Amino acid sequence: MEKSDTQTNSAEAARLHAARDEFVTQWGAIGSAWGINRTMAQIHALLIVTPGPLTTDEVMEELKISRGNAHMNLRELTGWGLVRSVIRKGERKEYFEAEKDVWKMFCIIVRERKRREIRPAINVLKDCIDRADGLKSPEAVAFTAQTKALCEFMEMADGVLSKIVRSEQSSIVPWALKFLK
Amino acid sequence: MEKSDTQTNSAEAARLHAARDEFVTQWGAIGSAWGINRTMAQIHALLIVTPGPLTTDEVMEELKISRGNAHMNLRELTGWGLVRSVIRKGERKEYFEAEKDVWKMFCIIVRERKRREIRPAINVLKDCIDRADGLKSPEAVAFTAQTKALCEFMEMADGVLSKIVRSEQSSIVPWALKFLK
DNA sequence: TCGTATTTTCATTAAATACTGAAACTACGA
DNA sequence: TCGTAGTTTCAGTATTTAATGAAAATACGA
Repeated sequence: MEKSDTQTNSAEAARLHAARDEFVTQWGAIGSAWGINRTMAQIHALLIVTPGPLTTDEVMEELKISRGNAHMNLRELTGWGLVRSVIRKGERKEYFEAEKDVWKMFCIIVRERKRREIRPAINVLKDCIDRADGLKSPEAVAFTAQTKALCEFMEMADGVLSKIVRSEQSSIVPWALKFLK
Repeated sequence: MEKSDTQTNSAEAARLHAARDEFVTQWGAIGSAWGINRTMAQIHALLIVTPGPLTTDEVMEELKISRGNAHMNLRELTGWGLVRSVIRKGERKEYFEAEKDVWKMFCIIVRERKRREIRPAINVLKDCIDRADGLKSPEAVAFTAQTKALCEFMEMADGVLSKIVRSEQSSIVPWALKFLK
C-alpha cells in the first residue's frame, strides 16, 4: 500500500497544483475585466490560496515574471492593504502574505475605491454644479438638475458603503444583508 | 436694457458651455479610473447633460472625435442599455439619447456588471472548487476553504444586488437604504 | 432602378499601459 | 569598513487598447 499511497499523493498534489494554477490564471483574467492589471490580480490570487507567506523570488518563479514586475505589483497590493509584508527573524528576505478573510478584503477594497473613485467623482460634480450656479436658461436648469441628481446619488452611495464597511469585524453584516428586502 | 440682456445671456451661455465641457472632460477621466474607456464615458456624459437627442455628427463635432470612434462607442453604450437610438419621422439620421434617471442608470449598470463580471467570477470559482474536490492534503483543504469562502461571498453579493436592483421603479430603494444600519 | 445620405466595418496608426532586465541603492553581518 | 543578499528604480521594449479615416455596405426616396 505504500506505493499506492505515494502514487495517490503525487497525483493529488498534481491535481491541487492544477486547480491552483487555474485559479491564479482565471483570477488574472477576471481582474483584467474589472480594470485591474492582470499581474496584480494573479499575484493576489496566488497569495490568497497559498497558506504561508512568499518571497518576491517565489512569486517570480511561480508566475514566470520579472523581478521588477513582481516587486512593483507587490508594492501596489501592499499599498491597497490587501497584502502585508512579513519579516521573519534571522532572515533577510521580505515575505508577503495576503489578507485572507473575505469580508475584510471586501472592506478594504470598498474603502479604497470610495477614496480613489467615488470621492473624486463627487468633487467633480460639485465643481460643475458651482460653475453653473445661478444660470437661468432652461438648458442651464436642466444641467444643474442632472448634475445635482448624480451628485446626490453618489453621496448616498458613498454613505451607504461607509456604513456597510464600518463594522469591520466578522461577517455579521453579510449575514444581515441576506435579509435585506 | 436689451443690450445688457444680450450680453448677460451670451455670458451665461458661455458659462454653461464651460460647465458642460468640464463635466464631459472630467467624467471621461473618472471613467478611465473606473476602467471604462475615456471616449465612451465622455459620450455618455455629453448625452446625459444634453436635453435633446444628438446625432453621430453632433457627437463627433462636440468631442472632436472621428466617425468610427463615435459610432463604435455609441453602439457600445446602446449595448449596455444606457443610450437609446431615436428615429425622428421624416428624418434619415439616427439620434441618440441617454437614460437620464439616475436610479435607472444605476440599475442598468449593476445588472450588466453582474452579468459580465460577477457571474463569470463565480463560475471560475466553482470550477476551481470542483477541481480540488476530494483532495485531502492540508494545502488542498486550505485551498478549498478559501475558494469556497470567496465563492459564497460573491454569490451573496450577487443576490443582494439582484434584490436591490429588482425594484426598478422610482427611487424608493435609495431612500430606504438611507436607513440601513 | 438609381443616386445619395447615412451607417458600418476594419486595416492602419497612435496612444496608453505593462514588463523586462540591469544598474543603483540599501542595509545587514562579519 | 567591506562584501553581499536583497530591494528599488527606471530606460527601453513589448503588448494591449483605442482612434482614425476611408472604403464598403445599407437603406431610403425619387
